Formats: sequence, C-alpha cells, structure tokens
Amino acid sequence: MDISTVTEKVLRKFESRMAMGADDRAQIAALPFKVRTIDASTYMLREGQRPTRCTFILDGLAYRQKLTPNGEREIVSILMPGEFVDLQNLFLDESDHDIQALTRLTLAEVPIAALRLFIEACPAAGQALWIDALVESSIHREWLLNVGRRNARSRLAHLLCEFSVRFQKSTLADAMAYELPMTQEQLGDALGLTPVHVNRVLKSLETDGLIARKKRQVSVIDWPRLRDAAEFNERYLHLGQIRR
Amino acid sequence: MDISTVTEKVLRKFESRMAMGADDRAQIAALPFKVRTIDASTYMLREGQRPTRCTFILDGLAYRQKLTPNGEREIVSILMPGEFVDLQNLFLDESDHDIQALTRLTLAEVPIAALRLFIEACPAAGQALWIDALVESSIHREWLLNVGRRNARSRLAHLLCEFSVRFQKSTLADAMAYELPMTQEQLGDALGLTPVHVNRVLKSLETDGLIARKKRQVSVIDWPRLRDAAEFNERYLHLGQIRR
DNA sequence: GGGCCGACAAAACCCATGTTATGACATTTA
DNA sequence: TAAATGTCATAACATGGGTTTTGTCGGCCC
Repeated sequence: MDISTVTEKVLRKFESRMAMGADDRAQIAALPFKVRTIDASTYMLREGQRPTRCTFILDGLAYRQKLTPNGEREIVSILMPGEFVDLQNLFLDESDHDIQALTRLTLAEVPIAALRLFIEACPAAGQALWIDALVESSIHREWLLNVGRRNARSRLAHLLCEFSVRFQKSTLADAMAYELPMTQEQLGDALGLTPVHVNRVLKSLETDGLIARKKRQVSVIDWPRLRDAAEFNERYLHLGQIRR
Repeated sequence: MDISTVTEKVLRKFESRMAMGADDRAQIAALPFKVRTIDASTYMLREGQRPTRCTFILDGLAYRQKLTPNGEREIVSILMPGEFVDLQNLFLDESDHDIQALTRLTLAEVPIAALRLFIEACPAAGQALWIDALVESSIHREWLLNVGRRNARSRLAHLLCEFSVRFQKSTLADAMAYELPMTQEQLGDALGLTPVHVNRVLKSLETDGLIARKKRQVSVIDWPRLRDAAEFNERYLHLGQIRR
C-alpha cells in the first residue's frame, strides 16, 4: 500500500469526525507513517509495556484483551480498519491491556511524539481523536451492560448487531452478510461465556432463523428479530457524531 | 463553599496529572464555576440529553448507569470528589447513559463552551483531561474483565479494593475503613449480580474475616487476603500517571 | 498417505447464581 | 403514634450456563 493511500485513509478517518482545513490536510500528509504487515495473533502491545509508536489499522481486525492471573481472558474491544488502536498510549505511560492481531493486519505506524506535536499544531485533529477515544469509552459501557445484565442469547445477538453496523461503517461491506473471523472461543471471551455455550446459542439463533452460518461467514437473516433479541440501539456508537 | 476553595480543588485535580504554569493557574481561577448542591438520587443527566454544562464533583459520590429496555440496570462507573463527571459531553453531542447522584452532592459547574475555550488556550490542562478520560476508559476495561470473568466473590472483593484505593486518593480518607454509601442492590447492579447474592457474598467475606461491616461502614480487616481474593492490581488506575 | 492439531459439535451432568418469598428492623411521613 | 417504605437478612427452590468428555472434520506438515 503506497503512502498516498495511507494518507487518504487517515484523512478520511479525521474527516469523519471533524471538518479539516487545507492546512490540517497538509499536516496529515506530512505525518511520517510507516506501513507494516503482521500475522494473525501477533501481539502488538502487552500489558505493562511502554509503547513508542501509535498505530492506525489499514486492513484487518485486532482486539484488546485483559488476562486474570490464572489465565482467564476477557476481550474488551474489537478494533477495525480506519481506527487508531492506541490513543491510550498517547498520554498514558504504561499499557493496562494487551493488543493482539485477530487476522493478518496491515498497519500504519507513526511515532507517538510526532502525533503529539501534530495534534498540538492542529486542534481540529486533536478533537477528532478526542471523539474517537470517547466513543470507545461509550462502547465499553455498552459492553458492560451487555455482559452484566443480558443473557447469553441477547449478548451474542448484540455483538453480531454491533459488528454488522461497524463493519458497514468501516469497510463499506455488506452489513447483512459478513465474514466473522473469530473462533467461538474468542466470541466467548468477548462475552464472558464459555465456547461450549457460544456454540449452543449460535445454533439456537440459527435454528430460530435469525442468522445463517457457513463456515465463519455470518449472515443476518432477520434483522428486526435479531435487533430485538439484542435490544440493540446504535446510539452508543455515536455514528453521526461530527463536529464543525 | 466559596469560590477560592473551588478553584483550589480544581487546580489540585489538574496538577495531579500535569504540572501547571502560572498562566495556566490564572486561567483556571478565571473559569466561571457555579456551586450547586443536589440530593441523593437526583439525575444529573439522562441518556439522550444534550448537556450544556460540565460538572466537577466537590463532595459526595455519583454514578453512571445504563438501562435495558425492560428496566434492568447496570452501574458502569462510580464518580468521586475531584473528578469531572462529563468529559464525554465536551465533544459528544448526546449522552449515552444516565448520571445520577449516589449521595447528597456538592458540584461546581461550568459552561461547556467555556471549558472548551479553556483547554484550547491551555494545552497542559487539555492533556490533563485527556489523561482522566483515558483512565476512566481503563477502569471500564477492568470492570469488563471483572464482570465477564470473575466469580461473585472476586468481583465484590475487587470493587471493595478499588473503592479503598480511590477513596484514599480522592478524599484522603482512611482506606482501610470507609463508609460505602451503596445499597446491596446498587452493588449488585455494579457487578452484574442480584442483591440477594451480594448479601450472601458480603456475609461470606465477613465470616471469613476479610472485611467487617457496621451498617454501611466497610472495614478491610485483612487487606492481603482481600486483594488476593480480588486478584487486585492497581495498575489499571494509573495512579502515578503524571506528565511533565 | 498418515499423523497431528485446531475448531466445531454435542451429550451428560452439576453448580453458582437467580428467583421468589417472608420477616425484621430502621427511617420517614402523616 | 401509626403507617408506609426502604434495606437487610435468610430460606427454599429453580435454572442458565459451566464443566467434562468424546467425536468429527478439515487443514497442514512430513
């Protein structure tokens, strides 16, 4: 992927949150991004580490996870193309979680120092990043509600709805039939369930005609019923959030 | 509470995250805070609303909650004195959750527009707020791990450990014996448990000698064992996080 | 081709936590 | 003072989801 494509994708990211002036655009183009590809399940960052670069996802999926001392895992975020994965590390010294590639991943990396200078010189871009950080926090809150108060069926349905909407926004893919590159174990770890139970619930959603599956391809068959089962309301994604 | 006390508390907040220059201090003193007191369980903000003011807690506790359509509640944050409660609303147009007073509350309010101008004029303060927002996100992640992957006993122990540490930081109170002004129902809603089960677990923590209770006063009797039961590691609170 | 491995599937069993109910206090309100 | 209300406590019972196990299938390596 050449550098002008990278610039364009990053620019589109910022413009989705804030109108950018000509000067802002020039500064974005001047950011020293380096493109890199990594394999699925590579660690991008580990808890306790102090990172030096900030990463933007060009292609593929990643996730944040936290581990308990005895090795249980909770996946706390899924990260999609067009997102910065470590705004945390812009201002926090030490990572409080791991970041791992879910699929093969194409990344654009920029030194943290450069990004910090950039947002100081370019407040509109700074605000765009603020918005992104706040939206991720909002997603965390919705996931807390999901894991804390919904049963397994609603939880899983909710995750599928969220993926549908976010995939659509992120890659402009067909929202009603998408490749879900997560194992049932990973789904369980994102939902606070065991893989065995994820299997049961997936099957039940399928026999009830809400979704269809072929390998890991998930298709939404009956969006209204899936949305109802999930109690899904996309407000928490703040999709229309753009400042002028 | 007079205005110089307010300024001092707000200043202390910022200085806990970033060194402030003389100019920064002057600008903080010039912020048009208005002090207000509200009763316990008053709503400060409701989901879907568009707020116009930003609120700083001078005294008392508040919480963020989300509701499912059929009325189940998850408490997703506890807010303590010395914290800004709605950084979200600095850059997001529409609230994705409710904020409610847990106790009687003394607040200092400032118009959002004023705060936005302030952080533009005063980047050090802006960074301090960034740090706060990122730390709250980190707490959300730890709560996700807690609710998703720990059993009821660890979960509750974890919450008690977190309160102990945060109370200590926020009000300089004795961390080992604090007033916990939450009902068992509220505790359950923060942990994804029913009040009946919270009662069972509290009792068991007490009979095992980890904590003592007198009314809602909680005392930590055996911090090492409570911490172990909770798998508590304060890294996620980023307590030492201060930039220069 | 054969062996290995990861993911999915499904059955049997069980327990941590939910549900429902009821009583005892303490606090507030009339 | 009485009534109403909120909170805590505790018991009996129910169940959603966990645990364990065993099997199948497809992909990959030698």
